[in-house]
Amino acid sequence: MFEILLKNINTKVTLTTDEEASLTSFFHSKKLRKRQYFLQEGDVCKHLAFVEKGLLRSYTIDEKGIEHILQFALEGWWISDLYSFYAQQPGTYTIDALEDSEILTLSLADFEEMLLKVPKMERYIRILMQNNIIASNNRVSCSLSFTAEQKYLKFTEAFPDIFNRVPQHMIASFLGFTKETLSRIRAKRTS
Amino acid sequence: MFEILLKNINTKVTLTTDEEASLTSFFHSKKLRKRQYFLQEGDVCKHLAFVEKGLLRSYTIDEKGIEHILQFALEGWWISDLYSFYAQQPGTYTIDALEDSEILTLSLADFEEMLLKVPKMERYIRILMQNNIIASNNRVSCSLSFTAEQKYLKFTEAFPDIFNRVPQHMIASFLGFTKETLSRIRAKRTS
DNA sequence: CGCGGGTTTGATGATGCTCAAGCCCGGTGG
DNA sequence: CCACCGGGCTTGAGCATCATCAAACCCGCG
Repeated sequence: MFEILLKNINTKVTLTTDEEASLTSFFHSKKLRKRQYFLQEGDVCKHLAFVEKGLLRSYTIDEKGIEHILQFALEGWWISDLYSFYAQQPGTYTIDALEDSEILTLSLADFEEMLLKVPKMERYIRILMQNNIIASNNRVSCSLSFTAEQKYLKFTEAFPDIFNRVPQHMIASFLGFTKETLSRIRAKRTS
Repeated sequence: MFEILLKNINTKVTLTTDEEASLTSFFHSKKLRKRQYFLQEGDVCKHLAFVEKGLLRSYTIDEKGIEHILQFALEGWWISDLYSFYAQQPGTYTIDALEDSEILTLSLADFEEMLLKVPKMERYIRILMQNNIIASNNRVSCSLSFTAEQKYLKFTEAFPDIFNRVPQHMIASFLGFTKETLSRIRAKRTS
């Protein structure tokens, strides 16, 4: 139930078995069916989610009703609406499952208590955030300087595991163009 | 010399005067002239920079020689190439001063020692990173769903202080379009 | 006065979007 | 076993947005 989580944490800090036991006591396991919401736009994000199994995504919906995917999260990734979570205010993102999934959830109160009980987790969280920021910067940078085709190529190289489990139109949505454009890019490349 | 830094830190955690003294001992002050580089593409980012006075920017240069601005940093902001800094590997960003500036620099070794000596800084850094991630997500989300005009409007509202100190063509670069497009947006709105 | 950085304007063109139709394929139910 | 349905992908025609390139303008400063 906690294999992936503990493996993930132990790549960044080293926990004793006591600490592991203490830590896991804060999490709650939850199963999600494909298409099930974890968080809906306008709700307060009560929990962080760590994906033990399956695949989730976060996205916004614009005034035309079009979805814009902010993040995919597969095994070993965290996902949530961070603003909504820390502020405990209604958020703007929707999160749902793209496959039947199993997640570990952590409330804000438990999150803070966990940091007090297992201070090493401060460091783990910081490293996680560092990497997140670096990846975000990289994404912004690519969105500023790449063409649609370059973005697509980079994505397939950087995230083959996501690429193989997600419908094309969602990859287009993540990269910031339409499914038709993506289809034409693919057609051009295989000819 | 450390007013802005300490004020900034104390909005997030509460330091004793001893801790303040310990903390500031790790920083080095440095003056930068307008147009002076703090970091050049391909160099290893040896220091984080905290802006006490002035205004810096980070950007990449694409194969056509066009600059794409990732970040502006004015008084009270941090700036660096995080990947390059933590990995101590050559980076892809260039950082320079847009005005005569005064910054406080912190090396990786000092950064880590500071976290050991003043553990409260772990929390400060974590809060900083949280906010950074939230802002990054917001920026990605806008870049996916907004038109050029919407991006411009949102920027002027969110960052009037930057807007008033930076040439228009750099705002265009930050937002992901050309100075000509920005000029036309402005012309349309004032008519 | 002339120079340089910044901004504007116009003509033209490329990139990617919209809308609509059709196809492919796996799943479901008769 | 076949018919149908729905999700996903493709294709085409026309269009909107924004980029490009070139020229001119503006203005503060040496």
